[in-house]
Amino acid sequence: MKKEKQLKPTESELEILTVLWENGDTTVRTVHEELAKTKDAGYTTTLKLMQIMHEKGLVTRDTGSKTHIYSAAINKEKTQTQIVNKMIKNLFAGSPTEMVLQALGGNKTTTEELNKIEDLIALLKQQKL
Amino acid sequence: MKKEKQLKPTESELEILTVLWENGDTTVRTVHEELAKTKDAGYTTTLKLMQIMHEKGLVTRDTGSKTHIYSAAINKEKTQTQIVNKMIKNLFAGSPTEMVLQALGGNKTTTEELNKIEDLIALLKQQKL
DNA sequence: TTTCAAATACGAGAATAATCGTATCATTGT
DNA sequence: ACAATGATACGATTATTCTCGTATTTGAAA
Repeated sequence: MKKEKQLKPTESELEILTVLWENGDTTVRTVHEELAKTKDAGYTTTLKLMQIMHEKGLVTRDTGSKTHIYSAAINKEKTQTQIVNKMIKNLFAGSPTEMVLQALGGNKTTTEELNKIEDLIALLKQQKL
Repeated sequence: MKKEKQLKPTESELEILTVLWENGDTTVRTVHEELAKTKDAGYTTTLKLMQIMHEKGLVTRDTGSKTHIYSAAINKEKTQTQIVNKMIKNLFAGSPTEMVLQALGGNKTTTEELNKIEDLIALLKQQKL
């Protein structure tokens, strides 16, 4: 059995990972411009962060050509689960339901999305029988 | 109109606030012992954190007697919403649904709780008509 | 009032994150 | 070959969070 210690990305690292997960493997420049939409920091700051992430093993990169291509090295779903669970524990006293209610109540969600959630709930109920 | 800048508690501060929200106003000692169940840090560390939180305005305290009584000074729901929204933005690319699916999928939830969520969804749908 | 245990105050260091300036290197076009 | 452009490397600084040791204060019991 391999013991893979789960790395815990910081806030900023999470933003970068999310860009990589959503947009696919790409350059520092692209990531930076994506982040720049909602945040403001210099290009070299993003670069440095991504270099540190590389050292930590959070991303891999292809240095074949001058402009390096970065890829997320940790699993999206695993990471999401880990962080969500921690938040449920820390902030919602262990109740997933509380968090879900909070998330749905505080956001505008389309009917379509609500349907998706209902489907999941139905499935979960099914499994309980 | 008053401009109340929303304070952003750190990880540790959140744990303390959660204890105060759940257990009600109480002493440093109690908070510390609560935290000690899942975490390990010295008593003075907890004390110092709570003092800092007091400076920041995250908690208030009654210093009437020797042993001070602390109270959360920020609203539980507001804080939860703020943090959840940020996480949705940072980690789920803005999709609340994705987070909900993750939270429900990765946790064992009772039928009763699932019903509560369904009720909320029904209500939200209702409001859209 | 003296003593003692438990609480607070506070300084200061360790650890971690984030920021950016500057140097260097690669590629392309002249 | 050389300059210009844009990319990476990297040191160093600042900011923030977390931690804890020690001094002081408080209140109650002897």
